[in-house]
Amino acid sequence: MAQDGASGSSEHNIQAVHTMFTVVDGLREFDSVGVSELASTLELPKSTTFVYLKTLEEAGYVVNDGGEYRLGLRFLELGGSIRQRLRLFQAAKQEIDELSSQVGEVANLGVMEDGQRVLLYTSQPSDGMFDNAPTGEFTNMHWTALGKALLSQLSDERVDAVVDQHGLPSATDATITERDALFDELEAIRERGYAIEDQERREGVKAVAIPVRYSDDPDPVAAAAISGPKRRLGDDSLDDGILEGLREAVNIIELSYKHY
Amino acid sequence: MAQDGASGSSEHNIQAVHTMFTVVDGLREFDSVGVSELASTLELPKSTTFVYLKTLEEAGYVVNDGGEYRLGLRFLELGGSIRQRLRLFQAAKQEIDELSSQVGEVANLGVMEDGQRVLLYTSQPSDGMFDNAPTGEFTNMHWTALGKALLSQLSDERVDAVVDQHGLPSATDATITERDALFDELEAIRERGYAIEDQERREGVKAVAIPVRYSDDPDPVAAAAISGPKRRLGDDSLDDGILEGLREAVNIIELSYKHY
DNA sequence: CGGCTCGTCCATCAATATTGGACCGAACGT
DNA sequence: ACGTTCGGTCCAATATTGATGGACGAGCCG
Repeated sequence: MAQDGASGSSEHNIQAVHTMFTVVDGLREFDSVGVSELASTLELPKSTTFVYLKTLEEAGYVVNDGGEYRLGLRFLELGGSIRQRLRLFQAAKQEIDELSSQVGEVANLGVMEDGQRVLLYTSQPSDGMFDNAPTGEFTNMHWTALGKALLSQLSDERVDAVVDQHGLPSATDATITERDALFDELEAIRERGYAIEDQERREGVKAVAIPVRYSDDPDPVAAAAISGPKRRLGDDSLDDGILEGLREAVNIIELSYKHY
Repeated sequence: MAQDGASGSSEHNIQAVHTMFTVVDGLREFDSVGVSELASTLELPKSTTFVYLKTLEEAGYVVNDGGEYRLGLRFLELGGSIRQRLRLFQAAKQEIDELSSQVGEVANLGVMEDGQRVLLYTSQPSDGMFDNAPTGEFTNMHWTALGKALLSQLSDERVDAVVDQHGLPSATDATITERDALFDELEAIRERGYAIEDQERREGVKAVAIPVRYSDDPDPVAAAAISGPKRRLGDDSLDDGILEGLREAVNIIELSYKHY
């Protein structure tokens, strides 16, 4: 019955797995590290670190280049294959690409997971890049257009749960940091039909997003967005086809999802 | 002294980590599974499976949707951030995109890891898609243009090691399955300056690839490729700019890598 | 309403993760 | 050239903890 969230989670846990992720997270900070340095930054015994590194190496997820260790591309494969299985991705990828080249700005497809916005796919116009967020990026919902478009599809209780879980930290002066203001904003988005992010996450960056309704259940939520420098995304540019292009793309995505 | 490969690897291993990967690999086969079904396909006790699932869930890498479990997007994030840190990727991404839209075919960037070809980035022209290999895909070197371009940069001993490790299985009638034939082919590639894959992996699919030399060491090897249906990649089309475009793109990548 | 299945939980016990310290080769400073 | 240090690798001993059979309760089907 999807009794959500805050239950006990009574330590049914395998320590070694958590330790492994500690090591992996440690490796993420480096291009490549030696055992000793990694061990000291993680505050783990050298022997322990070493054993995990070797285990990960044998599993194929860590590569040893002459004494130094680094995360291997097997994780890229894993992530890629997970995404590949998502019907939403299959239905949307092409459309996002076209949208991006059509409007000449970055186009993104996002979903919610664990109360955060995840960048499922991002497409940059072939001319100038500008944002360059990595695939799979997790970030808070309330300061991105994608995230707000996602939230606008949720019940008030679910929004509350998200806010409880992650809070409303601020990134810029424009970030929404009050729960009430967020609810007002979401209401406005529902009426307006699209979400706007105006320098709420980063100075000079604007974005617009529209929910993608691809399922009858309210469970999986998705949204598509266009983002770019504020100066190129003024109110007039929005009317000049950007919003229209986005709307159209979302329509196509929803359709191709249905009979994919 | 990088005493390569076949050493003992004396079981410095954490079982639980391997078990975890078993569970993860099991999850990859499903969109979403229940504990019992997963346990039985993995031939693991239900309780054991359950504990791992819960652990993975707490770590954020597995998501529980109403009793069923599935791999989360956190792996996508991990893979994405690993790729993002690679200077080669930063230098090449944009160029691969442009190449793809310029020639109207799929453009790929590949590297070698663990004796296999890994798809670091793939870009499809915004019109028709055709191949759709997932990011991060691993496959054998000898039956792809990228792989052969990669191999052509290696010493004979290294090539031997790769063949020893993975063999030369065949995918189609055209696959190179003899070591001698492979060495001849690599020599031809070195002279010609580019590699050709002519239905050696899949019927009807052709590709051309050029090595990307971005480092003075011979350690990291990379290559870029164009691939598409055989009928669109005939000898004449190759001369008609495809090869030239590829060469140019590789040049630019090599340059932008240097002073990135 | 009764029987089955499934997810979750728990207590037991042997297996194994953990860790300090030894070892060894390379790098480095003098 | 030599001694010293540092980093990677290995090993043995112990307590921790991973593994697992079985119990429990809720939902579903007949």
